[in-house]
Amino acid sequence: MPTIKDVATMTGVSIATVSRVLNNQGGYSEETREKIESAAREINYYRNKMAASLKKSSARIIGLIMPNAPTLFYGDIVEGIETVASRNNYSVIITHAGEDGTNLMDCVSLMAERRVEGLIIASISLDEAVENQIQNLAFPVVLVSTKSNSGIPYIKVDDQTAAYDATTYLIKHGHRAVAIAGPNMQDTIAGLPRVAGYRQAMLDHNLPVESEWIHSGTFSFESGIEAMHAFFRLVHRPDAVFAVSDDTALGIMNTAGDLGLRVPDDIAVIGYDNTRVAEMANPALTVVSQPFFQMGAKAVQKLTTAIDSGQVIESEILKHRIFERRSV
Amino acid sequence: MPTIKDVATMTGVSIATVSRVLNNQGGYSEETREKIESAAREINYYRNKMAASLKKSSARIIGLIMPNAPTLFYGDIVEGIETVASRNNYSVIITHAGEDGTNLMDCVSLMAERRVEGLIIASISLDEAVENQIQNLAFPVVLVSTKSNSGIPYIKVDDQTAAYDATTYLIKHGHRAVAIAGPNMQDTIAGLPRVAGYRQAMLDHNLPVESEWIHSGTFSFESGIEAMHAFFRLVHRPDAVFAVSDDTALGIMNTAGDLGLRVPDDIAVIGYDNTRVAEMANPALTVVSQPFFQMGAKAVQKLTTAIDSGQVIESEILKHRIFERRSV
DNA sequence: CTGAAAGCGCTTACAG
DNA sequence: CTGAAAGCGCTTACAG
Repeated sequence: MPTIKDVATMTGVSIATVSRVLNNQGGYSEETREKIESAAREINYYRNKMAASLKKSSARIIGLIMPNAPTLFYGDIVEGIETVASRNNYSVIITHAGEDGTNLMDCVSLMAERRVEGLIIASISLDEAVENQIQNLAFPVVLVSTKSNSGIPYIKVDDQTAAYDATTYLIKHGHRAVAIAGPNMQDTIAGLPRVAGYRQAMLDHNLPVESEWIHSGTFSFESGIEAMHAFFRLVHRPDAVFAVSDDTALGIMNTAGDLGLRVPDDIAVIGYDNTRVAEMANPALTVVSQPFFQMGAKAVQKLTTAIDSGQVIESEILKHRIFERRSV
Repeated sequence: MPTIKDVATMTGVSIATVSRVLNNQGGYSEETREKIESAAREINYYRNKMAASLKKSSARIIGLIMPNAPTLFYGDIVEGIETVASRNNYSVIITHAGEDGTNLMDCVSLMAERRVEGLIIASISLDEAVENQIQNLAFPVVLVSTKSNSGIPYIKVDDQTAAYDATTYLIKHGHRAVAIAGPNMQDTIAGLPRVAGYRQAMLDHNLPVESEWIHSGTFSFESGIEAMHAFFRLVHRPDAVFAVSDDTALGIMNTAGDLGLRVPDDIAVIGYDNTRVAEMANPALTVVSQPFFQMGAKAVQKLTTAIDSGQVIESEILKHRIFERRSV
């Protein structure tokens, strides 16, 4: 590939001058500028940002580590991140940490070796070793749609309150036998808090919770199917379900239909996430929404501010919101 | 950040030796190795890959340019790419080219400046200027889920044949009044060929096509809704619809339901893509599938082969496949 | 307005 | 087994 030296030789100036015009630094004649620019174009010269980065000790790269689990909101997070990043002249380098973040330490190391100036880890829960590794990094890190107790800043929705609001919404619409479907009880970030929010809402409205109404799972479509079958068999059948994800909600709705139940007349359903399937469901799914795009965007904003100022990043709870559609 | 020099000073050896042990090159005493590794660990040293890349003129980075339109298969393509890339010790740097690739030239330039060793452009149609730019690049480029007539290699499904097969599938299941919904007639890559495939299938089975049966759109959910309403008003109403995307198919199905039509009894629907909504639809959606993950994976394989061998990349048509579910 | 030179952090022949 | 030195392609004081 042509280098700055090639265009310098072609035009008979020094590489310093070439560098200056390529970077619009001013302090050269119009004539020189034109000569250099046309030479660069002629030989198809692209400047080497790696070399510049090395010299400037600033690569303007942000790292993004995603989980392998293919989720429907994957694209939204990435787009939020990339949009704000590129607006600030950062590139984003993306990697996957394996099924349950098994590969996370290696990913973080790779990012450090690539000299990212900031790092985003999305939807992966950290173990102590990684937390430790992260604490010792020389660049800012922010978690998105996950959290940690070790002081690493995060951006997420308040799962417990969101679950509380979702459950309350069902109660306010006249439902008393409200069930919850799909939470992974091993998951202390997205699983347990949503169950706690659900319980609290029931408690605050003096509604009893039957243990069969809490049907755990893996946030999946299949979890919804299983849960609905289980609910259907119950003597005291729930008349509303808070599904811990849109996928789970779809599983509930489809199975309810197969079982001859109408949504929302026989059983109301509220989902969680507000992925694109929510509006495409039939009936359209009422949900608690997580602002995925915004989470990504905000993460980059915080990162760039931290990079520029050297200040520490504050965690932030983003507002969830209920989108009313037709499933309740 | 600590540099190789720091660990050299700490251990009293030269940076050459440090470099050797860090790269497992052999040719040093066990004792030296241990000294160096523990020193590196102690000061939290990560080697600077940018510097190494500059020296070696090889960054081991693959560029990925995606469209801004948020699609449900976004994640699958990215995962396919990232999986194979990281397996080969490549990192991937991702960027978005704006709504209809408006920003594409800048993206390509950026990738060149970042010194990617290979570039993937997904689902964006190229204009002549970009095609030209790409021809002059010093690294291999491959298109995914899109194509170009200028000789740039691509990986995609044969849209026309896939559409032909989808339509034929409906015909074989006893339908004669088959409509098509959602194609963008300006789109010569995914729009027109699917209409052509549809027409050919009808022709080959001696079935007339009424002009109202071809309802164009934008591949969207809304396009499906509109199309179904239009079909419903027809005197000669279609009894089956080939929807040019899963989203469109969902729009058809939901609207059919709202209109009192049963799927598949009153109207059969086949989708296109096989995104995750297909299995979550009710009834589950029969589709022609595009292997998105595989497209991404294959793109990287071709790229790495080309990088290593210097050989030119051959285009490849990937096999589509019909997934039978319950909507036909 | 322009150039010579140092240096960013590495790798790698070459020499011993 | 180890080190001195050149060089990857830039940027940027410094000097004129």
